[in-house]
Amino acid sequence: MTGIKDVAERAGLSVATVSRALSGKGNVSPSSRERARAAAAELGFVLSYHASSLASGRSRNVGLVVPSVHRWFFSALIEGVSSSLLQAGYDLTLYNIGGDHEQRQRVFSDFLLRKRVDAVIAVSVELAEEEIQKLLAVHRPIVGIGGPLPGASTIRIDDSGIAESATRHLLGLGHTRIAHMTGEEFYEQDFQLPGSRRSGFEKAMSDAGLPVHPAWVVTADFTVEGAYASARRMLASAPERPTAVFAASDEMAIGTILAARDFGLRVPQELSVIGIDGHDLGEIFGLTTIDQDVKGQGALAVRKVVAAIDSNPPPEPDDTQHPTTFVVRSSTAVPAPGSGR
Amino acid sequence: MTGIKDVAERAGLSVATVSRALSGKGNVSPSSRERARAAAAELGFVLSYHASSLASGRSRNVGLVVPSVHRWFFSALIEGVSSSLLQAGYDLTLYNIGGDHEQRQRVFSDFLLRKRVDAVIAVSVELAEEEIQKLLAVHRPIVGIGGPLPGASTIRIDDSGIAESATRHLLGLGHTRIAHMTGEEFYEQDFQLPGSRRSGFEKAMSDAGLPVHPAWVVTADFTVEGAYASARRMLASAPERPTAVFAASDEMAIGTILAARDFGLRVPQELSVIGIDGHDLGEIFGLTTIDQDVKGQGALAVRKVVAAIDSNPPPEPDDTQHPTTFVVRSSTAVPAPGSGR
DNA sequence: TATCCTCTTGGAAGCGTTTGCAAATCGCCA
DNA sequence: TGGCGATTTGCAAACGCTTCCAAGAGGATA
Repeated sequence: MTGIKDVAERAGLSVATVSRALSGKGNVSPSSRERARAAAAELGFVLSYHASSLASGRSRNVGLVVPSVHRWFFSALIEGVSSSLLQAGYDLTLYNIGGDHEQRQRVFSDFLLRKRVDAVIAVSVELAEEEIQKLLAVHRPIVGIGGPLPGASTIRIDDSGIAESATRHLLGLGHTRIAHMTGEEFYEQDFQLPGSRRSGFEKAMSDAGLPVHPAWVVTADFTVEGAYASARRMLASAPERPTAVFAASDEMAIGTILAARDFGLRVPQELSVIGIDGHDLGEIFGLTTIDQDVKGQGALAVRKVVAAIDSNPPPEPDDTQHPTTFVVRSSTAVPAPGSGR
Repeated sequence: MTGIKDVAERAGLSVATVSRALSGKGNVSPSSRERARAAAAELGFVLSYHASSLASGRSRNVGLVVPSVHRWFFSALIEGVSSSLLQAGYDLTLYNIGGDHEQRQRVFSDFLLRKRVDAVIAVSVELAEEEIQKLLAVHRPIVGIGGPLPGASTIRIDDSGIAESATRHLLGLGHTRIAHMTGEEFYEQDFQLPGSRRSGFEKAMSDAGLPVHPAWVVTADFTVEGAYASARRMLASAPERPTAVFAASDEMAIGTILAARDFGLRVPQELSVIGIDGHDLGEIFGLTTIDQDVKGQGALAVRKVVAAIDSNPPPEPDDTQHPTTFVVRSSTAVPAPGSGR
């Protein structure tokens, strides 16, 4: 193993100077810098990660905690975060705590706290205030996406607001028989999200003086498959069918469209469907949706943690509301006369 | 920051004994072990990751290199690998080198070689023999999935064999007008995979004495959207339509089914579709496919690297062929008389 | 009881960097 | 040419563990 010593020797410099030259910190004359670089290159030398981290206290490594990598939202976010981090010269350590509660605990006690990461991005994961404080206490900035984190910075979208405008879009088209597919509440994740979207839906409905039909508020697990099953159940009872469905995610909207097709219901003529997300498949399903720019959220999260990492004192926690875009495609339309009757 | 010293002091033991007690290595009397544990717990002490790594040379960290997290195959694999690693007490560092060639280089020079990981799992990423040797030289086991890695252990499926049997399945149903949707060759990734599956297809066709119609061998980018566009083009020319499509991935099979529906072609009556993968959405599309047990492959990869990490001398590289399962659903059937004419 | 072996324990030397501090060097102005 | 401030450089002390080595303790055997 060639170490920095070998480089120093070869370059005719001291270890300290080589370290400064390679890291770019501190003053080094251009000629020394060049000699150090050259020697390192010739020897194929690369700094030892652990030694640097131990000595400097910085890992150039950010932990990303997600409850799933499989659902679209999370995989899109991982894409966004990973490419931004790579740009910034940081590694990404992925903690998929999808499983049980025990796994989640292990991640916290065994992994996150071992000073292995410089910062944490937590997505749709509910953290106890105590856990957050523990991290912040050792100067580990933490940014939350998709839910409030007491005491930490967060990025979120206006869930209730966009749910409201999605519903209003349907109302504006003349729908009155509107269903809502919401998410199931999971243990310690996805916390208020389904609730916020649902309350936006209810608000828009009540503002319009319309009742919320209990049988038309169905739940699914945020996946296409789950929504498909759920939608089939709801759409099976022909006489009492809604003319429009507002799904709390695009995956669920797609599942609903697929279920509708199975029943021979044309979208949008006999059933309008709107989702939230900006899923890549939205285009080919002609899905009207509200795009929440997931990759942008990921990139923003990275900017926040990176800024926080090299800021001293730690910045005040703040709460950023990420903008969304209404994308009107062909899955929503004026209800056909007599449809859903 | 409380260190191991504080724990030692509190437990009335030496630092050395505490280290042994907490790591479980070496002989420690039960009573000392208990005292060490208790003291650590009381102080909320967690070993410093970097210090341990530096001193011991082990990181308990495996690097996973993927070209995308977004495509189904990779996200399923990440799920499998991450949960297995968590079980085994390893961290997962994710390198998504999807982007450009330059990113890929950086991952190699700046990240992987910095001794940051104990082992590497490379998925559908072509590595130069030299790169592999560099890793192996510093005792960093490397396991490849989805393609041969000269000098390293690999896990793969019998691409050409399953392509052949997928095609034979269609032939067996009586199809003769069979199309194949294959993947585009990407720069430095997905290497022979599309080619192998294609050659399996060609072999089955020629064994059956059937010609391969050039217009019916189309390419897409392995995604639903790409396949959808590609399939639309192919299916647009009504008179010269195939009666069956063998897609090299389930995502592409689904894209094909969606395109077929757009043309009012019923699946399987007017178009049979078969894929490869075992995609979660296969069920609701009634997709006939060959399940390659992606999570199982991920778990196996983890077992291999973990075994290799604590084996000395390093094990001989080996090539494991992972089993696959033929799943017959409702997207394939006997061609309707006169269809595709 | 003396001897030998095994199990425990503690001391201390690393592991390979970064960085504070002080010495050396340099350029410039008077 | 002498003096001063700004740069550049090297020494050596961390960083917080792991592990080698030797010494101590405790039994078992003769």
